[in-house]
Amino acid sequence: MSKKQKPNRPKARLPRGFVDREAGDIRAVEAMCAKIKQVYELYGFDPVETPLFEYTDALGKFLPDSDRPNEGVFSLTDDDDQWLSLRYDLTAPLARHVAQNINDIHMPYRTYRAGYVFRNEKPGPGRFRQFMQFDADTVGAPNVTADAEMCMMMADTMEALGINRGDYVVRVNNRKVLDGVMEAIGVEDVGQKLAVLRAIDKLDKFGPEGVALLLGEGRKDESGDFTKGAGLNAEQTNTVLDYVASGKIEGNEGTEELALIEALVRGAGYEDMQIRIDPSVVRGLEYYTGPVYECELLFDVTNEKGETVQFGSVAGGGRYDGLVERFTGQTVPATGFSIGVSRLMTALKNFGKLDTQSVPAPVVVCVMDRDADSLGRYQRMVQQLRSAGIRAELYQGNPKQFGKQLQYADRRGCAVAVIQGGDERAAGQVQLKDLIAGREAAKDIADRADWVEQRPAQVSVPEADLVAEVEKILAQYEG
RNA sequence: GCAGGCGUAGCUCAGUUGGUUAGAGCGCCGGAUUGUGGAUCCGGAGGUCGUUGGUUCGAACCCAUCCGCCUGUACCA
Repeated sequence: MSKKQKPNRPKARLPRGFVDREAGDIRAVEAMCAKIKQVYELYGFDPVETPLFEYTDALGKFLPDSDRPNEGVFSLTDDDDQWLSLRYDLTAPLARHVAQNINDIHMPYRTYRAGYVFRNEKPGPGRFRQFMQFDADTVGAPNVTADAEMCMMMADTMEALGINRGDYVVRVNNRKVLDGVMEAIGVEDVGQKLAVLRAIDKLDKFGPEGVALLLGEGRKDESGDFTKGAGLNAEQTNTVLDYVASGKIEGNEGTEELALIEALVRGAGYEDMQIRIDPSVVRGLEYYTGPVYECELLFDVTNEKGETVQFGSVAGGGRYDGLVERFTGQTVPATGFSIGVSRLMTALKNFGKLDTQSVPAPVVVCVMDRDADSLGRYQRMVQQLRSAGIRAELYQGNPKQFGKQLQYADRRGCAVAVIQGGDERAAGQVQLKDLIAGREAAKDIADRADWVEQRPAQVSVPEADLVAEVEKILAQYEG
């Protein structure tokens, strides 16, 4: 067949912004989620799960129109022509769930859940169109005691994940305080308000000078592209910068709430290095109604390319008193936060706080003789090992070339290969090959004949002692 | 979205002013070796040179286009 006439096969490829996950990452995420869950359960939260799809209008903000039905979210029409969307966070579906079951749910409703969410937008390094969030919310709790509790739970979660005190900080602000700032500078236009809030949010990225530019005319980035500013005058800009520097704005409700949150967390024993008031925290712009909080990692991590990366915020949330009201018309105050699981996992992995190799590779029982009796014996050995709680498998590849079996075991990182040919069987023995020790011993062997002859790190043991002898070898490599 | 950079084998990259059949290292597969991983030696597979169109006698190379990746920025529920 000529090359030009190759059948037109589909290309094996992933949609942009999506990834496959492999064993190490999956186990690491599961371990992380187990720790997070433990904290939430301890705080008295219960799980709830909602589907990946919702009716688009239930998700709220992004209603598809005929021109751009998938702007921001992935949407499609059901066979009854109703718009469905993949959820883009876990909060809107929770609000829908609560509104739908409001007569059966006992408030305050304390709940957590983890799952994938989807965003139809430009992906970047560490930023995907499908990623995992882990949320906790208290619904039907009007007081800032609930917000303070969320902050404490965030801090506890970070420490449960092995992040040391001082390597993270929960920063708290209040949307009402920011509203007070708007009032003080006389900004009423919604668009301009948002521009000012976004500028404040950039404090840790660009510093006060950068924020000043964004509050005023605008700022030019490293590529020479220009970002238009909020258009404040010098006096307004200074008022905002003063606020950001001092955190003070003449007394309003928000300031009092923040003071109360601070008193609550200090009373519970949390230090300033764990939870702290920070005037530059902004979070979701048209969403939160009161306290807002986020958790930032403070350590530098080195990525695969050897570059230093600041991870910044890995969790965030706040009070959203209006979300359930969208459905029911009655105000149901709620507060909660979301952990970016995938992102946090990447940070922990690069920081060396994540063990991605916690599961040892299995013991491989090799196939020497291929008659039914022998295969049955090999399978029995595998079962004996499994019964003793040892991961074990029969070699399932083509057994004709014995060397391939050891190569397979070696490449998988197995510690032990079990070998029994006719000679061993006649003597009631099995050979146990310690592949890890063998690799060491092989360093001094240059000649293949010697290599084969010596059979490094291989012992013959009575077949009856198989499990005990394997355990002995494995014990050396534990931990 | 905007600005800039970059697309050659699975990976990292060479590839002359535009000139025959596009190369290397590593990796992969096979053999030396049907009862032993590694090392060594020998052999092999693998490319629409990101796409499509244009300029040219001739394009991996020049131009346009779209797609993808990277950096910055914007948006971020």
